[in-house]
Amino acid sequence: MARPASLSRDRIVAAAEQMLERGEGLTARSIADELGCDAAALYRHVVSMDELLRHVGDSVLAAVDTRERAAESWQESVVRICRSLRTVHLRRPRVAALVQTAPTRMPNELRITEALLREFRRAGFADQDAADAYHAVIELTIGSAAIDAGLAGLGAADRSAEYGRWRRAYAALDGEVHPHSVAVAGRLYKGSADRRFVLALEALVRGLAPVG
Amino acid sequence: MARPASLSRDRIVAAAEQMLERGEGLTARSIADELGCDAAALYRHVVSMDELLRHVGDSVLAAVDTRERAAESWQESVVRICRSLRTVHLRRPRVAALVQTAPTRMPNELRITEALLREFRRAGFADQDAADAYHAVIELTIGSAAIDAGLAGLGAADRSAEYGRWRRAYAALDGEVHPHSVAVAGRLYKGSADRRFVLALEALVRGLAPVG
DNA sequence: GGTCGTTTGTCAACACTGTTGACAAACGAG
DNA sequence: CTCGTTTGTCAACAGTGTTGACAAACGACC
Repeated sequence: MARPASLSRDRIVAAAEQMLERGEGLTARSIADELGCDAAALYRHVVSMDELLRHVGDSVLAAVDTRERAAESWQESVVRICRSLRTVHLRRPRVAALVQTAPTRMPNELRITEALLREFRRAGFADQDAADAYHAVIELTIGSAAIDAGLAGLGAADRSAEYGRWRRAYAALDGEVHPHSVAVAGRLYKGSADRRFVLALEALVRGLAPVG
Repeated sequence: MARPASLSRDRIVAAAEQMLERGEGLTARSIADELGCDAAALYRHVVSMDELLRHVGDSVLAAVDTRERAAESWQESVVRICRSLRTVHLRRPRVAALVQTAPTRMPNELRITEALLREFRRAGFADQDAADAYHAVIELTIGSAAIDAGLAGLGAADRSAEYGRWRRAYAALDGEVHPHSVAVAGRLYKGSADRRFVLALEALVRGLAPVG
Protein backbone atom coordinates (compact mmCIF):
# COMPACT_ATOMS: atom_id res chain seq x y z
CA MET A 1 0.00 0.00 0.00
CA ALA A 2 2.47 2.57 -1.14
CA ARG A 3 4.43 3.95 -4.01
CA PRO A 4 5.91 1.10 -6.08
CA ALA A 5 9.71 0.94 -6.18
CA SER A 6 11.56 1.41 -9.44
CA LEU A 7 14.79 0.32 -7.73
CA SER A 8 15.62 -2.87 -5.89
CA ARG A 9 18.70 -4.35 -4.31
CA ASP A 10 19.05 -6.80 -7.15
CA ARG A 11 18.88 -4.07 -9.78
CA ILE A 12 21.49 -2.06 -7.91
CA VAL A 13 23.80 -5.04 -7.54
CA ALA A 14 23.37 -5.94 -11.22
CA ALA A 15 24.21 -2.41 -12.31
CA ALA A 16 27.26 -2.34 -10.05
CA GLU A 17 28.42 -5.64 -11.44
CA GLN A 18 28.14 -4.40 -15.02
CA MET A 19 30.18 -1.33 -14.12
CA LEU A 20 32.77 -3.58 -12.50
CA GLU A 21 32.92 -5.61 -15.68
CA ARG A 22 33.59 -2.41 -17.60
CA GLY A 23 36.38 -1.55 -15.20
CA GLU A 24 34.62 1.48 -13.77
CA GLY A 25 35.01 2.46 -10.15
CA LEU A 26 32.16 1.78 -7.79
CA THR A 27 30.99 4.73 -5.74
CA ALA A 28 27.56 5.50 -4.41
CA ARG A 29 27.16 8.35 -6.86
CA SER A 30 28.50 6.54 -9.91
CA ILE A 31 26.16 3.60 -9.32
CA ALA A 32 23.27 6.01 -8.87
CA ASP A 33 24.18 7.75 -12.12
CA GLU A 34 24.23 4.40 -13.87
CA LEU A 35 20.73 3.76 -12.60
CA GLY A 36 19.57 7.27 -13.32
CA CYS A 37 18.72 8.09 -9.74
CA ASP A 38 20.11 9.94 -6.76
CA ALA A 39 22.82 8.41 -4.59
CA ALA A 40 20.61 8.68 -1.53
CA ALA A 41 18.01 6.49 -3.21
CA LEU A 42 20.35 3.53 -2.93
CA TYR A 43 20.06 3.67 0.83
CA ARG A 44 16.36 2.82 0.62
CA HIS A 45 17.37 -0.65 -0.58
CA VAL A 46 20.81 -1.17 0.90
CA VAL A 47 21.93 -0.54 4.44
CA SER A 48 25.43 0.61 3.52
CA MET A 49 27.98 0.69 0.75
CA ASP A 50 29.84 -2.18 2.39
CA GLU A 51 26.79 -4.41 2.30
CA LEU A 52 26.22 -3.53 -1.33
CA LEU A 53 29.80 -4.35 -2.23
CA ARG A 54 29.59 -7.63 -0.38
CA HIS A 55 26.62 -8.59 -2.53
CA VAL A 56 28.43 -7.52 -5.66
CA GLY A 57 31.42 -9.54 -4.58
CA ASP A 58 29.41 -12.65 -4.03
CA SER A 59 27.66 -12.13 -7.31
CA VAL A 60 31.00 -12.14 -9.08
CA LEU A 61 31.95 -15.37 -7.29
CA ALA A 62 29.11 -17.12 -9.11
CA ALA A 63 31.51 -17.59 -12.01
CA VAL A 64 33.68 -20.00 -10.02
CA ASP A 65 32.87 -23.56 -11.03
CA THR A 66 33.03 -25.90 -8.04
CA ARG A 67 31.40 -29.00 -9.48
CA GLU A 68 33.13 -32.24 -8.70
CA ARG A 69 35.17 -33.76 -11.52
CA ALA A 70 35.88 -37.45 -11.22
CA ALA A 71 38.79 -37.29 -13.64
CA GLU A 72 40.71 -34.79 -11.53
CA SER A 73 42.99 -35.54 -8.61
CA TRP A 74 42.29 -33.51 -5.48
CA GLN A 75 45.42 -31.50 -6.20
CA GLU A 76 44.19 -30.60 -9.65
CA SER A 77 40.77 -29.65 -8.32
CA VAL A 78 42.21 -27.39 -5.64
CA VAL A 79 44.45 -25.66 -8.14
CA ARG A 80 41.62 -25.20 -10.60
CA ILE A 81 39.20 -23.78 -8.04
CA CYS A 82 41.73 -21.43 -6.49
CA ARG A 83 42.93 -20.29 -9.88
CA SER A 84 39.39 -19.46 -10.88
CA LEU A 85 38.81 -17.75 -7.56
CA ARG A 86 41.87 -15.62 -8.05
CA THR A 87 40.81 -14.65 -11.55
CA VAL A 88 37.41 -13.37 -10.47
CA HIS A 89 39.00 -11.64 -7.51
CA LEU A 90 41.03 -9.57 -9.93
CA ARG A 91 37.87 -8.31 -11.56
CA ARG A 92 36.87 -6.48 -8.44
CA PRO A 93 39.80 -4.62 -6.92
CA ARG A 94 37.44 -2.42 -5.00
CA VAL A 95 35.49 -5.32 -3.58
CA ALA A 96 38.55 -7.41 -2.81
CA ALA A 97 39.42 -5.36 0.25
CA LEU A 98 36.17 -6.39 1.87
CA VAL A 99 36.27 -10.06 1.02
CA GLN A 100 39.87 -10.26 2.15
CA THR A 101 39.04 -8.96 5.55
CA ALA A 102 36.58 -11.53 6.81
CA PRO A 103 34.48 -14.35 5.45
CA THR A 104 31.28 -12.82 4.12
CA ARG A 105 29.49 -16.14 4.50
CA MET A 106 27.40 -15.38 1.48
CA PRO A 107 26.10 -18.11 -0.84
CA ASN A 108 28.87 -18.32 -3.40
CA GLU A 109 31.64 -17.92 -0.89
CA LEU A 110 30.15 -20.75 1.15
CA ARG A 111 29.94 -22.87 -1.97
CA ILE A 112 33.64 -22.39 -2.70
CA THR A 113 34.63 -23.10 0.89
CA GLU A 114 32.55 -26.26 0.78
CA ALA A 115 34.21 -27.38 -2.46
CA LEU A 116 37.74 -26.87 -1.16
CA LEU A 117 37.01 -28.68 2.09
CA ARG A 118 35.42 -31.45 0.06
CA GLU A 119 38.61 -31.93 -1.93
CA PHE A 120 40.84 -31.96 1.12
CA ARG A 121 38.65 -34.47 2.91
CA ARG A 122 38.42 -36.56 -0.21
CA ALA A 123 42.22 -36.63 -0.18
CA GLY A 124 42.14 -38.06 3.31
CA PHE A 125 43.00 -35.01 5.42
CA ALA A 126 41.93 -35.18 9.03
CA ASP A 127 39.45 -32.46 10.02
CA GLN A 128 41.98 -30.07 11.53
CA ASP A 129 44.40 -30.62 8.66
CA ALA A 130 41.66 -29.96 6.13
CA ALA A 131 40.75 -26.72 7.88
CA ASP A 132 44.38 -25.61 8.00
CA ALA A 133 44.90 -26.57 4.37
CA TYR A 134 41.85 -24.52 3.45
CA HIS A 135 43.20 -21.47 5.24
CA ALA A 136 46.57 -21.98 3.59
CA VAL A 137 45.32 -22.03 0.02
CA ILE A 138 42.90 -19.17 0.66
CA GLU A 139 45.64 -16.99 2.10
CA LEU A 140 47.88 -17.62 -0.88
CA THR A 141 45.05 -16.99 -3.32
CA ILE A 142 43.99 -13.77 -1.65
CA GLY A 143 47.60 -12.63 -1.42
CA SER A 144 48.29 -13.24 -5.06
CA ALA A 145 45.10 -11.44 -6.01
CA ALA A 146 45.85 -8.52 -3.71
CA ILE A 147 49.30 -8.04 -5.20
CA ASP A 148 48.06 -8.38 -8.74
CA ALA A 149 45.10 -6.10 -8.15
CA GLY A 150 47.50 -3.20 -8.04
CA LEU A 151 48.01 -3.59 -11.76
CA ALA A 152 44.39 -4.43 -12.46
CA GLY A 153 43.82 -1.36 -14.57
CA LEU A 154 46.65 -2.13 -16.97
CA GLY A 155 46.48 -4.11 -20.17
CA ALA A 156 48.81 -7.00 -20.91
CA ALA A 157 51.39 -4.81 -22.64
CA ASP A 158 51.54 -2.14 -19.93
CA ARG A 159 51.69 -4.86 -17.35
CA SER A 160 54.72 -6.60 -18.77
CA ALA A 161 56.32 -3.21 -19.34
CA GLU A 162 55.86 -2.53 -15.64
CA TYR A 163 57.39 -5.91 -14.79
CA GLY A 164 60.31 -5.04 -16.99
CA ARG A 165 60.80 -1.75 -15.18
CA TRP A 166 60.93 -3.59 -11.86
CA ARG A 167 63.38 -6.16 -13.18
CA ARG A 168 65.69 -3.45 -14.43
CA ALA A 169 65.46 -1.68 -11.08
CA TYR A 170 66.68 -4.80 -9.32
CA ALA A 171 69.38 -5.35 -11.90
CA ALA A 172 70.64 -1.82 -11.34
CA LEU A 173 71.20 -2.30 -7.61
CA ASP A 174 74.61 -2.21 -6.02
CA GLY A 175 76.02 -5.72 -6.42
CA GLU A 176 78.05 -5.36 -3.25
CA VAL A 177 74.98 -4.82 -1.11
CA HIS A 178 72.43 -6.91 -3.01
CA PRO A 179 74.38 -9.59 -4.83
CA HIS A 180 71.55 -12.12 -4.94
CA SER A 181 68.97 -9.60 -6.12
CA VAL A 182 71.24 -8.51 -8.94
CA ALA A 183 72.00 -12.09 -9.90
CA VAL A 184 68.35 -13.11 -10.04
CA ALA A 185 66.95 -9.78 -11.27
CA GLY A 186 66.31 -11.03 -14.79
CA ARG A 187 64.15 -13.83 -13.44
CA LEU A 188 61.94 -11.76 -11.15
CA TYR A 189 58.39 -11.02 -12.25
CA LYS A 190 58.96 -13.34 -15.18
CA GLY A 191 55.93 -14.53 -17.12
CA SER A 192 52.33 -13.90 -16.16
CA ALA A 193 51.15 -13.41 -12.63
CA ASP A 194 48.89 -16.39 -13.18
CA ARG A 195 51.89 -18.58 -13.98
CA ARG A 196 53.66 -17.52 -10.80
CA PHE A 197 50.52 -18.11 -8.80
CA VAL A 198 50.02 -21.61 -10.19
CA LEU A 199 53.64 -22.49 -9.41
CA ALA A 200 53.23 -21.28 -5.86
CA LEU A 201 49.91 -23.02 -5.39
CA GLU A 202 51.25 -26.28 -6.77
CA ALA A 203 54.18 -26.10 -4.39
CA LEU A 204 51.85 -25.40 -1.48
CA VAL A 205 49.57 -28.28 -2.42
CA ARG A 206 52.65 -30.51 -2.71
CA GLY A 207 53.64 -29.57 0.80
CA LEU A 208 50.14 -30.13 2.11
CA ALA A 209 49.96 -33.84 1.29
CA PRO A 210 47.80 -35.56 3.91
CA VAL A 211 50.18 -38.41 4.64
CA GLY A 212 52.78 -35.88 5.79
CA MET B 1 68.90 31.72 1.53
CA ALA B 2 65.38 31.42 2.76
CA ARG B 3 63.16 30.77 5.70
CA PRO B 4 64.43 27.70 7.63
CA ALA B 5 62.08 24.74 7.75
CA SER B 6 60.65 23.53 11.03
CA LEU B 7 59.34 20.43 9.26
CA SER B 8 61.15 17.79 7.25
CA ARG B 9 60.23 14.57 5.58
CA ASP B 10 61.98 12.59 8.27
CA ARG B 11 60.12 14.39 11.04
CA ILE B 12 56.81 13.76 9.29
CA VAL B 13 57.58 10.09 8.75
CA ALA B 14 58.69 9.69 12.36
CA ALA B 15 55.50 11.29 13.65
CA ALA B 16 53.39 9.10 11.39
CA GLU B 17 55.20 6.02 12.60
CA GLN B 18 54.58 6.90 16.22
CA MET B 19 50.89 7.37 15.50
CA LEU B 20 50.83 4.00 13.74
CA GLU B 21 52.42 2.44 16.80
CA ARG B 22 49.67 3.94 18.92
CA GLY B 23 47.08 2.46 16.59
CA GLU B 24 45.87 5.82 15.34
CA GLY B 25 44.71 6.34 11.79
CA LEU B 26 46.98 8.15 9.38
CA THR B 27 45.41 11.01 7.48
CA ALA B 28 46.99 14.17 6.21
CA ARG B 29 45.15 16.23 8.80
CA SER B 30 45.83 13.94 11.75
CA ILE B 31 49.53 13.84 11.01
CA ALA B 32 49.55 17.61 10.67
CA ASP B 33 47.78 17.93 14.03
CA GLU B 34 50.37 15.65 15.60
CA LEU B 35 53.08 17.95 14.28
CA GLY B 36 51.16 21.09 15.20
CA CYS B 37 50.95 22.38 11.68
CA ASP B 38 48.52 22.64 8.80
CA ALA B 39 47.86 19.67 6.54
CA ALA B 40 48.94 21.63 3.50
CA ALA B 41 52.36 22.14 5.06
CA LEU B 42 53.09 18.45 4.62
CA TYR B 43 53.02 18.89 0.88
CA ARG B 44 56.05 21.16 1.06
CA HIS B 45 58.10 18.10 2.07
CA VAL B 46 56.21 15.19 0.55
CA VAL B 47 54.87 14.88 -2.96
CA SER B 48 51.78 12.92 -1.99
CA MET B 49 50.18 10.94 0.79
CA ASP B 50 51.09 7.72 -1.01
CA GLU B 51 54.76 8.59 -1.05
CA LEU B 52 54.61 9.47 2.64
CA LEU B 53 52.97 6.15 3.49
CA ARG B 54 55.55 4.29 1.45
CA HIS B 55 58.27 5.85 3.56
CA VAL B 56 56.40 5.02 6.73
CA GLY B 57 55.99 1.47 5.52
CA ASP B 58 59.63 1.03 4.80
CA SER B 59 60.48 2.56 8.14
CA VAL B 60 58.39 -0.10 9.84
CA LEU B 61 60.19 -2.82 7.88
CA ALA B 62 63.40 -1.86 9.65
CA ALA B 63 62.29 -4.15 12.47
CA VAL B 64 62.68 -7.25 10.30
CA ASP B 65 65.94 -8.99 11.13
CA THR B 66 67.53 -10.47 8.02
CA ARG B 67 70.97 -11.31 9.35
CA GLU B 68 72.32 -14.67 8.34
CA ARG B 69 72.22 -17.38 11.01
CA ALA B 70 74.56 -20.27 10.51
CA ALA B 71 72.63 -22.53 12.88
CA GLU B 72 69.42 -22.26 10.86
CA SER B 73 68.44 -24.32 7.84
CA TRP B 74 67.26 -22.31 4.85
CA GLN B 75 63.71 -23.42 5.58
CA GLU B 76 63.92 -22.08 9.11
CA SER B 77 65.39 -18.81 7.91
CA VAL B 78 62.66 -18.29 5.32
CA VAL B 79 59.94 -19.01 7.85
CA ARG B 80 61.51 -16.69 10.40
CA ILE B 81 61.93 -13.81 7.99
CA CYS B 82 58.45 -14.13 6.51
CA ARG B 83 56.89 -14.47 9.92
CA SER B 84 58.59 -11.32 11.06
CA LEU B 85 57.58 -9.59 7.85
CA ARG B 86 53.96 -10.56 8.38
CA THR B 87 54.03 -9.30 11.96
CA VAL B 88 55.22 -5.84 11.04
CA HIS B 89 52.79 -5.76 8.14
CA LEU B 90 49.96 -6.10 10.63
CA ARG B 91 51.10 -2.96 12.41
CA ARG B 92 50.25 -0.86 9.41
CA PRO B 93 46.89 -1.84 7.97
CA ARG B 94 46.68 1.49 6.24
CA VAL B 95 50.10 1.17 4.69
CA ALA B 96 49.70 -2.47 3.72
CA ALA B 97 47.48 -1.67 0.76
CA LEU B 98 50.31 0.23 -0.86
CA VAL B 99 53.09 -2.23 -0.21
CA GLN B 100 50.92 -5.06 -1.45
CA THR B 101 50.39 -3.40 -4.76
CA ALA B 102 53.90 -3.17 -6.09
CA PRO B 103 57.44 -3.43 -4.85
CA THR B 104 58.38 -0.07 -3.38
CA ARG B 105 62.08 -0.84 -3.88
CA MET B 106 62.89 1.10 -0.79
CA PRO B 107 65.88 0.22 1.41
CA ASN B 108 64.33 -2.17 3.90
CA GLU B 109 62.18 -3.89 1.33
CA LEU B 110 65.25 -4.45 -0.81
CA ARG B 111 67.08 -5.82 2.20
CA ILE B 112 64.33 -8.38 2.86
CA THR B 113 64.15 -9.40 -0.78
CA GLU B 114 67.89 -9.88 -0.79
CA ALA B 115 67.76 -12.03 2.35
CA LEU B 116 65.04 -14.31 0.99
CA LEU B 117 66.81 -14.75 -2.34
CA ARG B 118 70.00 -15.44 -0.42
CA GLU B 119 68.34 -18.29 1.46
CA PHE B 120 66.86 -19.85 -1.65
CA ARG B 121 70.13 -19.70 -3.50
CA ARG B 122 71.95 -21.04 -0.48
CA ALA B 123 69.53 -23.98 -0.64
CA GLY B 124 70.60 -24.66 -4.18
CA PHE B 125 67.66 -23.25 -6.15
CA ALA B 126 68.39 -22.34 -9.74
CA ASP B 127 67.91 -18.65 -10.51
CA GLN B 128 64.42 -18.94 -11.95
CA ASP B 129 63.34 -21.29 -9.18
CA ALA B 130 64.68 -18.91 -6.55
CA ALA B 131 62.75 -16.03 -8.11
CA ASP B 132 59.56 -18.07 -8.25
CA ALA B 133 60.05 -19.27 -4.69
CA TYR B 134 60.49 -15.68 -3.59
CA HIS B 135 57.25 -14.64 -5.25
CA ALA B 136 55.48 -17.62 -3.71
CA VAL B 137 56.42 -16.89 -0.11
CA ILE B 138 55.80 -13.17 -0.54
CA GLU B 139 52.32 -13.76 -1.92
CA LEU B 140 51.43 -16.03 0.96
CA THR B 141 52.84 -13.61 3.50
CA ILE B 142 51.04 -10.63 2.03
CA GLY B 143 47.83 -12.62 1.77
CA SER B 144 47.92 -13.73 5.35
CA ALA B 145 48.66 -10.20 6.48
CA ALA B 146 45.89 -8.76 4.31
CA ILE B 147 43.33 -11.15 5.74
CA ASP B 148 44.48 -10.62 9.28
CA ALA B 149 44.64 -6.86 8.91
CA GLY B 150 40.86 -6.80 8.89
CA LEU B 151 40.92 -7.64 12.58
CA ALA B 152 43.94 -5.47 13.31
CA GLY B 153 42.01 -3.16 15.60
CA LEU B 154 40.80 -5.94 17.89
CA GLY B 155 42.50 -7.27 20.99
CA ALA B 156 43.22 -10.95 21.52
CA ALA B 157 39.91 -11.58 23.28
CA ASP B 158 37.72 -9.84 20.72
CA ARG B 159 39.64 -11.56 18.01
CA SER B 160 39.03 -15.08 19.25
CA ALA B 161 35.43 -14.14 19.94
CA GLU B 162 35.12 -13.15 16.29
CA TYR B 163 36.69 -16.44 15.22
CA GLY B 164 34.17 -18.24 17.41
CA ARG B 165 31.31 -16.41 15.73
CA TRP B 166 32.56 -17.50 12.33
CA ARG B 167 32.96 -21.10 13.45
CA ARG B 168 29.42 -21.16 14.79
CA ALA B 169 28.13 -19.68 11.55
CA TYR B 170 29.69 -22.52 9.57
CA ALA B 171 28.40 -25.07 12.08
CA ALA B 172 24.89 -23.71 11.66
CA LEU B 173 24.81 -24.26 7.91
CA ASP B 174 22.49 -26.73 6.24
CA GLY B 175 24.25 -30.08 6.43
CA GLU B 176 22.60 -31.22 3.23
CA VAL B 177 24.12 -28.42 1.20
CA HIS B 178 27.42 -27.92 3.04
CA PRO B 179 28.25 -31.25 4.68
CA HIS B 180 32.01 -30.72 4.72
CA SER B 181 31.79 -27.19 6.10
CA VAL B 182 29.56 -28.36 8.91
CA ALA B 183 31.83 -31.32 9.66
CA VAL B 184 34.96 -29.18 9.83
CA ALA B 185 33.34 -26.05 11.27
CA GLY B 186 34.80 -26.57 14.74
CA ARG B 187 38.29 -26.64 13.30
CA LEU B 188 38.11 -23.51 11.16
CA TYR B 189 39.89 -20.37 12.38
CA LYS B 190 41.34 -22.45 15.20
CA GLY B 191 44.24 -21.03 17.15
CA SER B 192 46.08 -17.85 16.29
CA ALA B 193 46.39 -16.43 12.82
CA ASP B 194 50.14 -16.68 13.27
CA ARG B 195 49.87 -20.43 13.89
CA ARG B 196 47.84 -20.92 10.72
CA PHE B 197 50.29 -18.80 8.76
CA VAL B 198 53.30 -20.76 9.98
CA LEU B 199 51.61 -24.03 9.07
CA ALA B 200 50.85 -22.74 5.59
CA LEU B 201 54.32 -21.32 5.11
CA GLU B 202 55.98 -24.51 6.29
CA ALA B 203 53.88 -26.51 3.85
CA LEU B 204 54.79 -24.13 1.04
CA VAL B 205 58.48 -24.31 1.86
CA ARG B 206 58.20 -28.09 1.98
CA GLY B 207 56.72 -28.06 -1.52
CA LEU B 208 59.40 -25.69 -2.76
CA ALA B 209 62.37 -27.99 -2.15
CA PRO B 210 65.02 -27.31 -4.81
CA VAL B 211 65.59 -30.90 -5.81
CA GLY B 212 61.96 -31.12 -6.89
C1' DG C 1 70.90 48.13 8.17
C1' DG C 2 67.55 48.00 4.89
C1' DT C 3 65.80 45.77 0.87
C1' DC C 4 65.04 41.74 -2.14
C1' DG C 5 63.84 37.26 -3.08
C1' DT C 6 63.14 32.61 -1.81
C1' DT C 7 61.18 29.44 1.13
C1' DT C 8 57.74 27.94 4.40
C1' DG C 9 53.60 27.56 6.68
C1' DT C 10 48.52 29.06 6.78
C1' DC C 11 44.00 29.73 5.03
C1' DA C 12 40.39 28.71 2.30
C1' DA C 13 38.77 26.20 -1.07
C1' DC C 14 37.96 22.16 -4.44
C1' DA C 15 36.68 17.52 -5.71
C1' DC C 16 35.66 13.43 -4.07
C1' DT C 17 34.15 9.80 -0.66
C1' DG C 18 29.79 7.66 2.31
C1' DT C 19 25.74 8.95 4.67
C1' DT C 20 21.48 11.27 6.66
C1' DG C 21 17.36 14.30 7.50
C1' DA C 22 13.78 17.08 5.48
C1' DC C 23 10.68 17.22 1.94
C1' DA C 24 7.59 16.23 -1.93
C1' DA C 25 5.77 13.23 -5.30
C1' DA C 26 3.53 8.90 -6.29
C1' DC C 27 0.73 5.40 -5.51
C1' DG C 28 -2.46 1.68 -2.94
C1' DA C 29 -6.12 1.23 0.59
C1' DG C 30 -10.24 2.86 2.61
C1' DC D 1 -11.19 11.38 -3.13
C1' DT D 2 -8.64 11.42 0.82
C1' DC D 3 -5.16 9.31 3.95
C1' DG D 4 -0.99 7.27 4.82
C1' DT D 5 3.00 4.84 3.50
C1' DT D 6 6.71 4.37 0.59
C1' DT D 7 10.08 6.13 -2.57
C1' DG D 8 13.09 9.14 -4.69
C1' DT D 9 15.22 13.98 -4.56
C1' DC D 10 17.62 17.76 -2.60
C1' DA D 11 20.79 19.71 0.23
C1' DA D 12 23.83 19.12 3.56
C1' DC D 13 27.49 17.05 6.76
C1' DA D 14 31.76 14.96 7.97
C1' DG D 15 35.40 12.90 6.24
C1' DT D 16 39.25 12.05 2.63
C1' DG D 17 43.64 14.09 -0.43
C1' DT D 18 45.19 18.12 -2.70
C1' DT D 19 46.10 22.91 -4.55
C1' DG D 20 46.43 28.05 -5.22
C1' DA D 21 46.74 32.52 -3.10
C1' DC D 22 48.76 34.85 0.45
C1' DA D 23 51.72 36.48 4.23
C1' DA D 24 55.32 35.79 7.38
C1' DA D 25 60.09 34.65 8.16
C1' DC D 26 64.55 34.46 7.21
C1' DG D 27 69.30 34.52 4.48
C1' DA D 28 71.84 37.14 1.02
C1' DC D 29 73.35 41.27 -0.81
C1' DC D 30 74.43 46.12 -1.33
